[in-house]
Amino acid sequence: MSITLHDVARVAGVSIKTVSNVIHDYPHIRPATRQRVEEAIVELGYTPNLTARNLRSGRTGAIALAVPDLSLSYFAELAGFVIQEAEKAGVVVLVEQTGADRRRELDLLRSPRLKLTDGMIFSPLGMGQEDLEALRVPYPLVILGERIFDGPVDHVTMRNVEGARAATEYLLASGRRRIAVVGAHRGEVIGSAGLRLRGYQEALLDAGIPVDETIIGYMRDWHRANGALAMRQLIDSGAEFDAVFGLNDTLALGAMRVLQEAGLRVPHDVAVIGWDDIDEAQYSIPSLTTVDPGSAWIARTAVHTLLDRVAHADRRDPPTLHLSDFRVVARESAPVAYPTVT
Amino acid sequence: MSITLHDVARVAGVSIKTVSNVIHDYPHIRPATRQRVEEAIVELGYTPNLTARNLRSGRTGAIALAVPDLSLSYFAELAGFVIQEAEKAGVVVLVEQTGADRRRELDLLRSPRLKLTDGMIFSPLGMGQEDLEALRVPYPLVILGERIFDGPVDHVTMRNVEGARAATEYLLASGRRRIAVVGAHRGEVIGSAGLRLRGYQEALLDAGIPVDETIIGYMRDWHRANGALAMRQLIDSGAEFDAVFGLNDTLALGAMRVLQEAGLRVPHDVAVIGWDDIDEAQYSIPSLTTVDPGSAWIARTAVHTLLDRVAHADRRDPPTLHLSDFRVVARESAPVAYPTVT
DNA sequence: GACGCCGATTGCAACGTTGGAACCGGTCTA
DNA sequence: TAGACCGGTTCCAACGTTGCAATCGGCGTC
Repeated sequence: MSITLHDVARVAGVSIKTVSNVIHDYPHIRPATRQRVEEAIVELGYTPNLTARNLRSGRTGAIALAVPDLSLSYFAELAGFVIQEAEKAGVVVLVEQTGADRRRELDLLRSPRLKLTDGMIFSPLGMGQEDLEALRVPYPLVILGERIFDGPVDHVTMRNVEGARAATEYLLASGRRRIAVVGAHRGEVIGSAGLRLRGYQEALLDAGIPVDETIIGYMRDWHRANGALAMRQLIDSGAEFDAVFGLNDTLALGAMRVLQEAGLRVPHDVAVIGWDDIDEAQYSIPSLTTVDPGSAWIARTAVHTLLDRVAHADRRDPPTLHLSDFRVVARESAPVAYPTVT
Repeated sequence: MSITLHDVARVAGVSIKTVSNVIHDYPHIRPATRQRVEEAIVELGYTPNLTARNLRSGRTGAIALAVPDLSLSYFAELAGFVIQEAEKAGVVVLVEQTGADRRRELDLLRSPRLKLTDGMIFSPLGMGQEDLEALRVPYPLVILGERIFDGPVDHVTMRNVEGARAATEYLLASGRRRIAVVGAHRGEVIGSAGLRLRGYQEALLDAGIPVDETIIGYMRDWHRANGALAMRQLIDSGAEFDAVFGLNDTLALGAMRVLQEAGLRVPHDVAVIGWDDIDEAQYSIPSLTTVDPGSAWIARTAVHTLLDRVAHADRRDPPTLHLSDFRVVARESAPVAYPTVT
């Protein structure tokens, strides 16, 4: 049905191998022959069959990217970065959604569908440290995020503790003293929530401020609705606070909405800081102060780390850990300095 | 390196074809043989090499999805729907970003990278009616959106004119009379902007209200910053209006922010309606009244239409056009009825 | 003038799979 | 008892490509 090497060879009057050689810039070809072949290629509109090429070479030129859900802005933006970076490297990206479901994540790791790819960048959200062995897979794998540490594979992630500490210190420096949290996970030690909460606690303790459990809002899923819900619960509880640390932007934006509905002025009465620096954070009202955890760098590094593994599959280099730099992005919801009461 | 049919056959003591038959549930196999083969498969952890299978069958089990940019919420959500639907059909999705650039869109249509897929769902944003011939490609193609009509391929899109008319009528019914527009494209006749503007104009004319060019804000790219920019220009121009129709949610949200900054109350002074019903529209302050154009249905229909073409590549059925149903979703930014002045 | 070398090209096998034909022993039917 | 039929299995070719070895004529070298 479609044009193959044989067709080109027939038209050019050479063997298929010569055509293959021309395509691969094999040096010893007479200019006349090369030209005839090239003309035939153009004339027929030949493009190589990548499937066949892959079968021979064992490579597919595609990588998989598994994220919880593209409707979560953070992951959509991350996927965008990954695709962009992969394109530069001439590689194509196959996107899978796991729904943050542990079972589906585990299944995906063993899915035969991955045979179409050379390796995977995997951002687990349901699995945890207990599933570490499931990462021992027969293909190159790079994991993102903070659900699993010290696994048998390369890992690219952000400095959660340090970033959260910086976010908290930033609020403290601006004069806030009672900083509520939205989105904590009960009992979690590692994981985004656990680590960011730890950074928050460390900053408070360093400043000599006791950690007050009554202003820590727990919420499993980091959807905006949950940020709103947690905020409402905190307000209804009667607890007092002059700042809110949303463990991600989505939560923070949801929380901010409820604060405003409740008649609390942001940042006047309550300052709000988020985490992720998603696009939207620039445009909310007020715009959201947040921590930019270096997602673009993470995507870039993940792609390169993976492609490096693919290229050197023979080597058995030990797993590496890459940590991005973060940055507190000051915006209106928590300006650098603001009197608590005016 | 990895386990093949041969390995399984050797362990089970049968020919590779028998193993293949077991895998494909060929009925005439002795139970004892089947069991031996199945045990060998489990023992060795065999998974079929999809590349080889694809080479034989000519199918890859993957489809491509080309969107402008995943950082645009609408396309991220659309991609999420497509992936979800494809997964149900046992097909994997390869996502490409075109950056809404005409050149890159045209290149992508002829890219050999597509050889990895059985077909493509393509959402052009840079190409236009003049590029209709470029859609004549040698693989199944389904296009989305309103940049190109009556092309040589299947097309799934929304009812832009009718939806925009409904949005405008909704604002009129709630008592608004001077409805500004944000995001129009100068001189565009088809395309999302052109069609939605037409629906807007039709509704006004039907209501006996003249179309006032001074309250139509033109803006090429539908980013939030541009919604904000267009709104600021309208305000600065001194034009009067009591409602804003953002030609998509992102524009509307950007516009809403500027309105509030300028001290105009939404919906009290100015009602705002958007288009797309992205997730975020539910959570803005105030929540955004918008038109749900049926994106989930579009994704579902696009996937099925494409897979249908793939399955029946032999048939030469004429191109089809599928139009989704829309729905005005009433929220706070433009309640069903609201006095213009109180 | 035999030898080796070099440039240019070709032929063959293989990647892992599947479809179809072929085979083979047994049972049913005429 | 020959022939048809059937269930169960095997064999072979093919999908389109590339790596390796082989080929072949001409040329330079000793």
